[in-house]
Amino acid sequence: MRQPASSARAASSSAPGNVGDVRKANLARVLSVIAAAGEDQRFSRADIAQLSQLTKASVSSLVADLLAAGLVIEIGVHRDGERGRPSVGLILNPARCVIGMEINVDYIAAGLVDLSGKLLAHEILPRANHSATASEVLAALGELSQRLQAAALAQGLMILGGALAVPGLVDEERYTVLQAPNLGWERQDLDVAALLPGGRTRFRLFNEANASALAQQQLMDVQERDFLFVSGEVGIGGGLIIDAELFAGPRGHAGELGHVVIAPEGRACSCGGRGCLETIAGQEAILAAAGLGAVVDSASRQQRIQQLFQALEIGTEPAVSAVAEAGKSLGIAVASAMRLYDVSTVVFGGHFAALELWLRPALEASLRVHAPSIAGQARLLCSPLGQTGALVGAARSVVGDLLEAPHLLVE
Amino acid sequence: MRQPASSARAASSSAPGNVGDVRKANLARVLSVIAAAGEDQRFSRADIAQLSQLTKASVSSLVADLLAAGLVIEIGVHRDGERGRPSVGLILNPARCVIGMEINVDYIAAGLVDLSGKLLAHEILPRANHSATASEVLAALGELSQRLQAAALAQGLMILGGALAVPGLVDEERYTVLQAPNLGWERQDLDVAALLPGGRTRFRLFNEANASALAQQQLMDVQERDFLFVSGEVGIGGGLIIDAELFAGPRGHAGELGHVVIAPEGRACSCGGRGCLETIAGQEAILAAAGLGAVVDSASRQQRIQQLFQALEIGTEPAVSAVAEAGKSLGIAVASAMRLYDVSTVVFGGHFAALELWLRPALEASLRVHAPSIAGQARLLCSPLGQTGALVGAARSVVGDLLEAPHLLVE
DNA sequence: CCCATATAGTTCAGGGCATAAACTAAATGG
DNA sequence: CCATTTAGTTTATGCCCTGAACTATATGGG
Repeated sequence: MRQPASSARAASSSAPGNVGDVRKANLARVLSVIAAAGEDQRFSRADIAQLSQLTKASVSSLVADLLAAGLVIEIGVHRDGERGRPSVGLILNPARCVIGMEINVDYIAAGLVDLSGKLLAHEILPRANHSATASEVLAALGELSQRLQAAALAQGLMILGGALAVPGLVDEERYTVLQAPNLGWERQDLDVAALLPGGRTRFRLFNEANASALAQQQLMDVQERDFLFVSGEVGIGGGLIIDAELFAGPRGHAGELGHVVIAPEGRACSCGGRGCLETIAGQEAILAAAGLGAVVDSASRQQRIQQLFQALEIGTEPAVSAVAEAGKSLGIAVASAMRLYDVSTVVFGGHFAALELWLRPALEASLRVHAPSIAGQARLLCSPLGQTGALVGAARSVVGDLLEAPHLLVE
Repeated sequence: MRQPASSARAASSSAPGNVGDVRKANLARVLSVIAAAGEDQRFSRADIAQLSQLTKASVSSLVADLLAAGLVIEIGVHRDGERGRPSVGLILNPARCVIGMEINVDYIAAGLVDLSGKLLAHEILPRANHSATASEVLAALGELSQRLQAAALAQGLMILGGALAVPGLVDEERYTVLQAPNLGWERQDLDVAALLPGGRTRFRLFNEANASALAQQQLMDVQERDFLFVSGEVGIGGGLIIDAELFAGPRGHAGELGHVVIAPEGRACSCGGRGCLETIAGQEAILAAAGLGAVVDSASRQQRIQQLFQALEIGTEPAVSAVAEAGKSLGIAVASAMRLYDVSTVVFGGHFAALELWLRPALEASLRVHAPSIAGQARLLCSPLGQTGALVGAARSVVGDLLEAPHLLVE
């Protein structure tokens, strides 16, 4: 036989092919309808049949599998004074959850997120991670995770997976943090087993801004399927949601707004470049421009941030113009990003949200100058996400994976 | 019954659901294997079975449908001295094609592209489109299309669809050109029927840079699944290919590099902004900076471009530094775009490709200054695409649609 | 010339899955 | 207490892939 050229990629694609794959897809479809139910809304098999375009018979059979897998539970009999046999409500099993974790510069955190995306419990542990080694930090996180796992067990919760968000670039496939300058990490492989309970649980590794973007998505209108989340932390990160999905780019590093060039003749950046957004609107840059000196360690940074806010409240220079300058630059970067991504909603998180009062006027003015045609329809929001945002977003993504591939749990 | 909340989006998604959808997917899978065959390579049913992971029985049945639909033909008996029953080669039917069209500032063009993506015939008609009304231009294009349709008929070619590329923003869904400043078009609905033969043929409308990016993709290595195509025409457009697919963004306008802000305090741009890349590296900007005055009409532009090249050949100022300045700015924009998209390959087309000799040094230097960490691994290429690029890319995309949904033609 | 061998492609029984229609279950209301 | 209404299950049917048996058509050696 002639060599059938290795170029044919078709075989590797995971298109249906098998009749059994129809069932996989339909399990996911039924589950997605159940998951789409609102807070105090319960769909019955009959509802699901209508919403999913499947027949009642199929839905019954599919639901039976989901019940057996423990992904879904029947919840009482729903009676509301109407005629006919009462329907049986179906909801995502509230006793299944995913453990979300975050390592940031000043703290580590972990929490339990159920299949509806709700944070059931969490713990935030302040920690000067920059002045510790990676293995020390990971050991502390492992301990924190163990504690939460024990709490989950006590509540009768089963943990189906885990996720970790870190402030840096990651290789999700290999569970490797490629670089996290703000943590002082170079390249760090993760021992997933040390962070999670045994078993065949799913684990994912995220960039902090991407995870936050996913968390932000849950807070937005369902209509809002496209937005850019800009996270002002020690560095400036970004997470892009396109068509209601995270757009991470070929290697997972898309959305990084911090090194967009704002001032071609500007200051040198830690990335080796020149005039990056981070050199003007990064936390260190703002503090420096506000006359609050260089940051030595995380404790002193917290203090200086306090001082910055005090100065802003009073209206003292150069703090006010430092932030205004940051807003102006942020506006330029956002203008370019909105053009390149074709996105009209941008959500600001982290210190940008905290600085909104002083940042927004300059930001909006800058956007009007540099992109008047999109400034009018631009929606600029500030995120209410706190320190649990990233871990919730990361966990929620794993929940999404589980809900999209229920057949893996139905066996 | 309780109102089953309209929020459930699941029903609208086109997941399998039906056993019949397995067949649709498998028809596409088989066809994709056949399409993946190289120039003088022919897969047999047995080869396809192996490559597609389907059984010989299934492949035979699927191939029978594709043959009946006329998408595929059997081509002789392949004999090469080996034992066993000879295999029957299967190839995409060379007598099926799509008509690709382009409207640009200085010309209109149309061509026939077969299912393998090959340009079978084409015609380019120089025309000063800027100084004509949209309906005049469209009438001329309709005429050109008719001529090619007649030629196709004469050769026994059947036309399965069409595509049009224009230098401007489009609303693909509505077949509307939203704005094409370089054509002088404001908002223009297209009469698709006037451009295409009757029947239920598929039609798509593209931005020129996006279409060119699709054409460029065919020229690249199969491995190269992610790149940004930057098209230097009268304006500066961009087309982004991510994971071997066009990434057009929520409204189809992603990738537009022309209005990335390069010089915050720079010149006013036609978009209403300030300091956009186009104000420095656009065709008019380069000509002006080279001392070749403002462009009045397209004829004089062609002349001035000639003059520019003459000046560059000799090395005359200010032409050389005008182009170098453009290269520098282009480098800044590309650095930001590479960061935001997480792409490491950029292909330059249009006048950027023609100016490579004078543009590249400044571009590379600029990239090294502003993004040294990615400059090393960056691949900067120049595109050999000519005036047929956009029409071929647009047509090829329609071919791709047809090959991905063969069941529509199998009836 | 004939038959073993090898490969391509087809036929056919079997099983998984969704569908439609008939059927059972469990409520309301007069 | 029974007609009515809605929920959910059972059953016969057909589609589609699979695997194995089978047919078709070549090569090559005796």
